[in-house]
Amino acid sequence: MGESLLFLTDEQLRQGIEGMFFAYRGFTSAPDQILEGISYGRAHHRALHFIARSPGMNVNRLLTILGVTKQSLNRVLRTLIEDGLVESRVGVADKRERHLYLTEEGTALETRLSEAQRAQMRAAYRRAGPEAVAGFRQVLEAMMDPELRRIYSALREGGA
Amino acid sequence: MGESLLFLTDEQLRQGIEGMFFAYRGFTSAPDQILEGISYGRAHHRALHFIARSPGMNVNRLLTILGVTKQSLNRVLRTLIEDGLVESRVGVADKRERHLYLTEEGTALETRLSEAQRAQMRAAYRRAGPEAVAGFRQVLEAMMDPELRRIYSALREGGA
DNA sequence: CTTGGAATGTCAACAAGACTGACATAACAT
DNA sequence: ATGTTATGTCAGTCTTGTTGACATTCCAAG
Repeated sequence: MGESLLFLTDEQLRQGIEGMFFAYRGFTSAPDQILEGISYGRAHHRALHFIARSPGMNVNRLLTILGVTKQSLNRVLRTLIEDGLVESRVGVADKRERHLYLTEEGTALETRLSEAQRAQMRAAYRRAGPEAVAGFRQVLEAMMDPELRRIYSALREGGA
Repeated sequence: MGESLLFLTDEQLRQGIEGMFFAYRGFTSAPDQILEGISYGRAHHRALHFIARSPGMNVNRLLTILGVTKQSLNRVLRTLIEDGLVESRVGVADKRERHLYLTEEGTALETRLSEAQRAQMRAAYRRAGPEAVAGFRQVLEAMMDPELRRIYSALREGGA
């Protein structure tokens, strides 16, 4: 326990901060390269990811997950729907709600992006080894603020 | 070894991806709150951080670290210099180069931002425990692409 | 000494992606 | 019938990134 106080020097924390900064660039680079060619950006990728993860999700839930305004999401979603990557179906129980699904084409792009990003993640995980990965995941979860941690856990359970 | 193949299911990788996404939001939220009041953004924070880390660094090196164009950095740097947070000194050996230093005021803001972010990091590290942190750092380093990893290591050595 | 190239700064224009505010519509709930 | 919720949309703004063009300064090689 004395150790857990000792080892948290400012220098160690600073390295963690810089580590997050540099690693996040590596984390996004593979899908970014794919997105460069087509006329979509990271925002589109994020929307596709979470729609793929929880098909039939309504707009409000996606807004909460992404943490952006509805105007911001709507711009992205509109282009994806217009381009036939996402389908928006009126809710059955509540007709005000729109439920979001990937079309075949949307699934194809999401798979491409996802595979590139997973390949990058897989390589990092392999290099670091299973024990490091377990620790990595623990710290990531500890870094989230409570609401996002709940969303994260819900995705894990519901998205299987 | 069989284990290190087995445990990397797509679902595990997906959780790692979502973990990075959600954790990065937690990672930036504390300094973002401070920045809200004043007229600076994350780009200013990043510049201040790395100038504080390696005082006297020239512009080109900072460009490489941040991975943006000189025009983009210059806009940020100009406001910081105008506002008296950063000082730009002409190089001694090579007078084309500008070496960057924080002023007293710049140091004050950087310290404020840095302390907020370190507090957040410290809390996460404490929750996860020392072993998890070691693994976390290993995975982060494995996620960087080689050039950034070199920069990251150079900072660790030079910035003590 | 002249010339080429490197390091830096600056102007202009633009794009993505976030924001706020205001307003419209449809549908649920009371 | 009325208020609230879920969604969409229009208009305008901000930050942060981009490209392209050009000027200045200065080192270094001929």
